[in-house]
Amino acid sequence: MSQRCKQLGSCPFHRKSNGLVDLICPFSASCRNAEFEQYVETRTIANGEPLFRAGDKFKGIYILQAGTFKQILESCAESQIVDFRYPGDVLGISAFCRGRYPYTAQALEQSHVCYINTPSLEVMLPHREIIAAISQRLRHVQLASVMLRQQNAEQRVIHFIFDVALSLGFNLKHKIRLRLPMSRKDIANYLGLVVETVSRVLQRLQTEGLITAHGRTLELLDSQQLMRRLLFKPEPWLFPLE
Amino acid sequence: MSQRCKQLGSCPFHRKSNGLVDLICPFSASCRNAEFEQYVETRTIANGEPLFRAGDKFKGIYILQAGTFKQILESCAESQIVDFRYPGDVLGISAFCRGRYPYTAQALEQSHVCYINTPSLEVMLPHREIIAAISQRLRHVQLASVMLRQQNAEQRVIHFIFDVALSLGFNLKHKIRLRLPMSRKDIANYLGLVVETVSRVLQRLQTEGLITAHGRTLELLDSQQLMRRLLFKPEPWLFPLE
DNA sequence: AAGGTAGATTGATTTTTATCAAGGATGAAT
DNA sequence: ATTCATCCTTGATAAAAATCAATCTACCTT
Repeated sequence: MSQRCKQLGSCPFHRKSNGLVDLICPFSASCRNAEFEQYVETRTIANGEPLFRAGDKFKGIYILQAGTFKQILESCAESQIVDFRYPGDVLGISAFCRGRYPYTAQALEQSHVCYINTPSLEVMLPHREIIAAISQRLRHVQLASVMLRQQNAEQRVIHFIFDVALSLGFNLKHKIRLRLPMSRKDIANYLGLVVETVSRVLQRLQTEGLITAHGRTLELLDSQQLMRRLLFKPEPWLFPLE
Repeated sequence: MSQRCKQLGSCPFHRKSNGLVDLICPFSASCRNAEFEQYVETRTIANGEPLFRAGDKFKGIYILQAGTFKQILESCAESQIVDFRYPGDVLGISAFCRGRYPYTAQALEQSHVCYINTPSLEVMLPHREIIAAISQRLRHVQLASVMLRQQNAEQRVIHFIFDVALSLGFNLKHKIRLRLPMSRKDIANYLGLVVETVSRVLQRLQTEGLITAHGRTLELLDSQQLMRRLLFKPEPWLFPLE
């Protein structure tokens, strides 16, 4: 497998090192396993459009090449955001066991995905990269789950900010300036809070000089200080910080 | 693969239908895939003892044959319960991608597990049953995550009761009487509440005639009514009720 | 059976977060 | 540039859950 992407350091798939992408990296043909070349098919999804809908028959998985998605649980009085997905993430894998996508995946901006249909997936299935990718995802979701239910409003928001930054490939050791792809309403829904609370927390963190927040533009001024407010001591094998 | 377990209806592994167990069902030799016979090695874990500890090197996975475990995130000021695992569940799989168990798994009663070491696991890896099992687990964790962070105290407790009952193999269509394997403190920790709140919610549900609760003994008198208090309409492909 | 201990319940009070209400900023379309 | 609609912020009040404090209970040991 070619090293071009890794050398460039610009490929979100290799940054996430979820193994799977060494098989089917949609970023650069030169780093794909030749065996799987034929399975790479890219698609563009417009802002607000669904990639798949809750209840749809399983038609394969997607690797997010560029853009952001939110996954929504529809079978609620008011729909609930399950998670956000970023470049390098695999979407749709949790539909594998029951034949239907459990959530709707909706683009938060114009996005590009790499589609792998079921026959192609069958071919890739025996490769350990697939299991490694799901295993990694499971771990990430479990950790987020603990953090989101056992921390207070401020901690949830801080954890969320770190999660976005890391998912977008930033290194927490440096000062970070990023644009949030989602609205405050979406953030609040995801965190199990209301918009007002999210707004107030961000305001307070700003007053304390830990961040700046102008609309969707966010700057992390003191990641160390922010980190200390969280519930947990991040072990490197648990929560990699870069 | 033999149908004995399925016919008996008594095998928790087939009840959970996570595929994986058709390969290595530790319950009955007659339903194991002969190819994997050699990999079944059972262990007994005493009440309160760890199966593995957070940070331990990955040494394989375990299938829980009988008993209950809690998984604990240790790298916190106060340790946080990530989840509870019941007969038929697979433990340790989320260590696969990084070579270390992220949580400590501690027995809540004397328990029996089936150990599958790494060489054995390697042999089984290409089988789709493994992926199906992880995929199923991922879905379960994601759903629980949404429920636990976006519901209020009462809804969390009700969701928890259903989760325990279903995980222990009860059918919600019937009246259920069960013994909770964990303390109120553990329940509260898992749900992100305090013991007093859990106690009060259970008391209120009892007053309203929906359950009875004497210590760890629990009866569900009206599952329909309880279900209606939850945030979501359970779609069969999302949250199977039996 | 008695005593001790951790677990569980109940009540009073404080803290946190949601709700309600009103402005202010932002961005897309004209 | 203006308008409209949505998003975001801010303040006042209400509701939910945590905290503090005091029993009560069940189970384990002796």
